[in-house]
Amino acid sequence: MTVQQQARLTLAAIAREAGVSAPTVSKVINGRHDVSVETRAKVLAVLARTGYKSPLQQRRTLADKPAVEVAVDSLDSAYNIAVLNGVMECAVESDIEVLLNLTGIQGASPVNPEQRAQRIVDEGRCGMIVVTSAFGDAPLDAFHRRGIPVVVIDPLNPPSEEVVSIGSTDWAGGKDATTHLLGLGHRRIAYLGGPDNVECNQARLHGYLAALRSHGVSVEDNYIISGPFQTDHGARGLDALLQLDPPPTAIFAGNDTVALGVLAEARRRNIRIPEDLSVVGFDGTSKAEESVPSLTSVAQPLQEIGRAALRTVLRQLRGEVPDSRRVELATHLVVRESTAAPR
Amino acid sequence: MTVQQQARLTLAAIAREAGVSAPTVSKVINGRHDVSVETRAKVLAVLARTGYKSPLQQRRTLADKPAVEVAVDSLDSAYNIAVLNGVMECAVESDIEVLLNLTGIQGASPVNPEQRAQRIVDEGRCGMIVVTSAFGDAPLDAFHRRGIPVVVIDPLNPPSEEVVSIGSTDWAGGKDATTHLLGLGHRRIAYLGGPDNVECNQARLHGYLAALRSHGVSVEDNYIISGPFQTDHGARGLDALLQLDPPPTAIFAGNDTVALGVLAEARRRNIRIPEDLSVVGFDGTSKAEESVPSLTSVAQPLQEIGRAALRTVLRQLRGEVPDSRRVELATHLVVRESTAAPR
DNA sequence: CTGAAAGCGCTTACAG
DNA sequence: CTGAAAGCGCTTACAG
Repeated sequence: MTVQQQARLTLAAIAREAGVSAPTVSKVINGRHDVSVETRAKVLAVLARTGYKSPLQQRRTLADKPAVEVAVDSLDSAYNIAVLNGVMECAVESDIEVLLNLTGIQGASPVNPEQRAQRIVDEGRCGMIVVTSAFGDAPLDAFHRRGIPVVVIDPLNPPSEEVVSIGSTDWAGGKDATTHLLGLGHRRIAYLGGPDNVECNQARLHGYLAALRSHGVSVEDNYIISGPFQTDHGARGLDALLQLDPPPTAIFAGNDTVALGVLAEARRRNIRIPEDLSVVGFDGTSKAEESVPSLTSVAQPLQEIGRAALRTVLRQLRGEVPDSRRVELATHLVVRESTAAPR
Repeated sequence: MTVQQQARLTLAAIAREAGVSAPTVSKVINGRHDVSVETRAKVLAVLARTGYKSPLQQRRTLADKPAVEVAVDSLDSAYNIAVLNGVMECAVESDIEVLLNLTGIQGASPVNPEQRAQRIVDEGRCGMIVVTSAFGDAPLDAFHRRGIPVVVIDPLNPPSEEVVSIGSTDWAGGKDATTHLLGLGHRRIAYLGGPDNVECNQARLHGYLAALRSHGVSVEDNYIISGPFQTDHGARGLDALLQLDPPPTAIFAGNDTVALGVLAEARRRNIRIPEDLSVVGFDGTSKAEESVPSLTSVAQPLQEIGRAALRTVLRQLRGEVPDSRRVELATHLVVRESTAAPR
């Protein structure tokens, strides 16, 4: 007895199943008018039930993995790389293609968001992950209107209602970092933060303030310095803080990049870390691990954030409504060499 | 006289044009093996000239920007990131989409190269850049047979004749690094290299040997150690070299990663760099610049290599025959803190 | 390795 | 409206 091979689902098979001829099925599929209402209904029912796909469609679904676009401003950032890695991991598991869009490249034609969104629809892409602030609210709206899921990771500004954003527990992380320093015995702790108007920075600052207050440590206004999330800002910030009387014995930096700027400047000045000064960073990028001395840092689960972003896009595609417009994953403090008790 | 309607571009038309049968054209398009090299070339030429598209492709290209796939084994590599950056820059200028394929991800389904190549054709993608050794020769051949331009960057093994590869002047770079150390007065110089069988490593080693010979310095066999391009290998290599009598006063490492392993191990042993030991790396990644002490390294123009890779793909698409199957861009030595005269 | 012939799946033209 | 027949474009199986 021959094992009946699973017959391929052809138009002819549909015709047989529906009790009509192949040409009739063809007409239904192609939206022709010369088919009676009853016949059409019968055929459509069989098509739906069997999930028939034309050869073209068959090849397409074999060939056309769904694709998601990831917009990142630059690859010169351990933060971005870690997030991208997480997205890629999830993409591999879910069999999704990833299109990389480097928004920060010099000479990149200014993105017309309407066109871009339209193109993404036309090409059958299924979503967009933004790991940068390069897209403001208006562009994101262009996607939203077309029903393309968009997830923003750690947006610099609070995104519009429509967009799902993923980030970390910045407030708790700021509190943890500061509590760690307080626990070591520090009382003169500076916050060398990021840009004033950036959400995550504000949350970290307020976590810092909360920790100080709950330990009854008074907050010195001139111990709080804001600026760009850049190495230079760390170096200049250390310079400014050292001029104070008394100077801080510990610095909580708004992110690892700033903290590494502090370490570099301290080295130039022969300030020993952690003996003379404790430093804590934020992000927990690979740079924190690799620096000398290695950097105590509030680690964000960056890889997991990337994975969660793609998972959220896929969930939205399935029509699920996200529980929340904002997801925050837990940070955790990683203590390394750059912090110790004050002398 | 009837105006001859512009005949639709069918496979049969291509066959007529190329002077072969339709089945033969079909075979070429589908990457079958049973076509002679000459016939394949003839057909591919006609396909390229006429811009034939399969029915599937005809549907697709309406909305699609051309897209290139970039295969990288991992993002945890400053080398890969720099190359990817270069590719992205060129992609932005040329208005090309980039699909990122992380070949090294755990659980990635083992790539079936035939399927993958077919998919790329079906989706109207225009080429492939491989920044990793994840694809051996056989897979690359699957692309070649379909006339998809493939460019391999710094292949671990010499790629087949058909594939264009881009790399650096590894031999000259190895010679430069060694000459630099010789110029500082070192005579006991070790080569702590990469895997024996890897082309670029062999070239660097031979550049090292050439420099030593031309300075009349005899080569000590036990000063030459090979191993993986990893930090650990640098640490273990330093350990082994220090047991020698006499130990080297300088180490030329096969790449920056290995060199950083040497620096880390030296730090653990309180060996001062460069006072007690000079170290030179290879690649000139950002890690070389950021390490403490900063690392003298033979810089590859990684960004430019990435750009050149995409430019080469685009040129092949235009039907231009590359001048050479192998392009080497010039390295240059960047002297930093990790090298000095021996004591 | 090549291509005539057969085949596949869908579509079109048209007789009923 | 319907479907037998012819046709289209591509692919497969196989003889040479």
